[in-house]
Amino acid sequence: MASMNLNGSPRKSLWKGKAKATEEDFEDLNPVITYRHLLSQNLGVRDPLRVIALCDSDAFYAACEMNRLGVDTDTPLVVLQWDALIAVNYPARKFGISRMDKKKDALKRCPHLKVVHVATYKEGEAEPGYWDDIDTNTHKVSLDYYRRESLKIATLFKEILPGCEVEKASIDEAFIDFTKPVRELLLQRYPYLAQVPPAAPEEKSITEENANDSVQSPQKNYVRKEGETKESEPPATWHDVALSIAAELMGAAKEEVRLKLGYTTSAGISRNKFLAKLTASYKKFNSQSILRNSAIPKYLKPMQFQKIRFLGGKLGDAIAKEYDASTVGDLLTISLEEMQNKFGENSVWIYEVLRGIDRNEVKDKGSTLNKSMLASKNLPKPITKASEGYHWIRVLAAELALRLRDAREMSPNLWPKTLVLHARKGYQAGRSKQAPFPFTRDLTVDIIALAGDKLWKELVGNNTTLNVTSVQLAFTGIDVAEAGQSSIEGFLKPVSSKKRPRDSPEVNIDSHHGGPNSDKTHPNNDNSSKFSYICSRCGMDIAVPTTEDSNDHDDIFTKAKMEHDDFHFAQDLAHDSQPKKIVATSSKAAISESKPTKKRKSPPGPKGIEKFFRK
DNA sequence: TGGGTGTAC
DNA sequence: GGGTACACCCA
Repeated sequence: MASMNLNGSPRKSLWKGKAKATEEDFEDLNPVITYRHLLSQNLGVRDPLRVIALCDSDAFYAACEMNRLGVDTDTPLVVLQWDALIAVNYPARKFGISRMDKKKDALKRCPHLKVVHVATYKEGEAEPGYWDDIDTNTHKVSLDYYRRESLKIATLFKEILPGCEVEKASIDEAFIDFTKPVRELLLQRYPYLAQVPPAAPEEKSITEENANDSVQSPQKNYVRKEGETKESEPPATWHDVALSIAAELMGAAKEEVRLKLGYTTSAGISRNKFLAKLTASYKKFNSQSILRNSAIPKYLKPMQFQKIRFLGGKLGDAIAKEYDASTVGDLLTISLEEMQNKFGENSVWIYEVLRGIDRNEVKDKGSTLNKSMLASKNLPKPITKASEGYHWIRVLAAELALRLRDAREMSPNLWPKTLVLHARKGYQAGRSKQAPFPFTRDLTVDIIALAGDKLWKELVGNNTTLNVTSVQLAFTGIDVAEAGQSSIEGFLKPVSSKKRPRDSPEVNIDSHHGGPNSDKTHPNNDNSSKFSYICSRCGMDIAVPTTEDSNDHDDIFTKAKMEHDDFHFAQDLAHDSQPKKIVATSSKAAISESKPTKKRKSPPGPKGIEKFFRK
């Protein structure tokens, strides 16, 4: 198709003035691989041998419940949230059950269907659990179990696949960049590739004849399903060999996950993220598909472009409408300039994606875990009394306390920098209020709920007819507080006691009584020799008995000091109506001067989609 | 920083 | 459709 121009260079108009890169940018689908490419380590997103996978857990929530309950793999099972199915496993799908069904209809189709309701927090219980009397008026769902299982899978991938970047993309998906280990294996298996022919310049290309001669069995199809073959395919390229090696590694990792953790997965392997994702959906359930470069144009052209990641929403709709188009092929005649008139900054990304190009990186977000933590509840019947609002804030606060505590087992110094409360009244769009959240080691429900209550007052005030239909409480800006970040190094010293009081009453969502200071035990009730300090705010003598181990003693002392400080913090929250002032007068004030973070990161998707719509 | 939007699973 | 998570935008 002349109009496709997949290997042409529209980039001349795109990047005018950037003559240098001209040669490389649009040779993507059929790159000439040179010794320089093969032997250099850091070609990044321009690497012609780049290989990316997307691995997706099959019917993840359902699989989690099957594992938890230890049922047979062929048991039809669905996961319920209130009255709706949120996951349907593959055995159940055989009965024609879909996510859109209601519990009733599902049972009609399959009377012996196993129906599991997601875990919920229940009034009076400290932890989420599986109960018989599910009531949306009093319970709140908990997805914690799934989050934990999800983390196990991602962790296992990282273990099994050294040298790969692993990006957890959602609760049930991860992108994996195989480029580095694949290159190593390639050189290992075809050692002659590592030797640049003496007479040859680095830029000499490795011919495809070489590839054909040396590769045992590269892919036989454009998109290969297991066991499927097709005749008359184009010759294998070195990129095909790379895909094939990645497929081996991915297959081994998938099997490991299945055996060790009991989850089947479906993977897609291709040259970039969006294609890997698309390819993974080609065939589901314990399968793996590969998309070769040579197959991309034919694969993409008939594709509904709204299936492409980030084109599934309003932007995709707007494009469909603007050009009266539905497939990728329909859009290939639109010039970049034309698109830019309508869609501005997004256009380059869109234009490239339509041609099989996506330069977004697979980045390991593993170190920073989640940057936010949200607990939310839609109210089945709108609440009308402030007291009900406080009740739900307390429930949400309890969940956040629990979850942050869990997260701190991995990184003890995790610090949520702000607390945000959202509330929606009736039909209106939700409103939110937020406030800085000081560093507190002793993160109790009381402290969070108190801060939440303040936000609630700002948000809904003492409106008598409040009619609130949804409440959300969130920590945002979660990060590790580094020692150099503040003058509170003392707070960041490792706390000696590692035990996690999960069943402590403080996380019980019903513990309404007991103010912020009611559970504070001041550790100066011993009369042996003491380390002590006088609190500058209240003059209290904080002291702990010395122990044999001076290090240990130091820790205990530090902890006692922190707890005392937390006490003041809670008091401030309770009595002061000016949050700014609290922070300023609190002994933790120093920590709010966060160091300037100048992280300029490239967005995973089209940049500034929203901007376009705002306009 | 505070408040809001869009997208996706 | 509910419960999350995240990046980005504007003031």
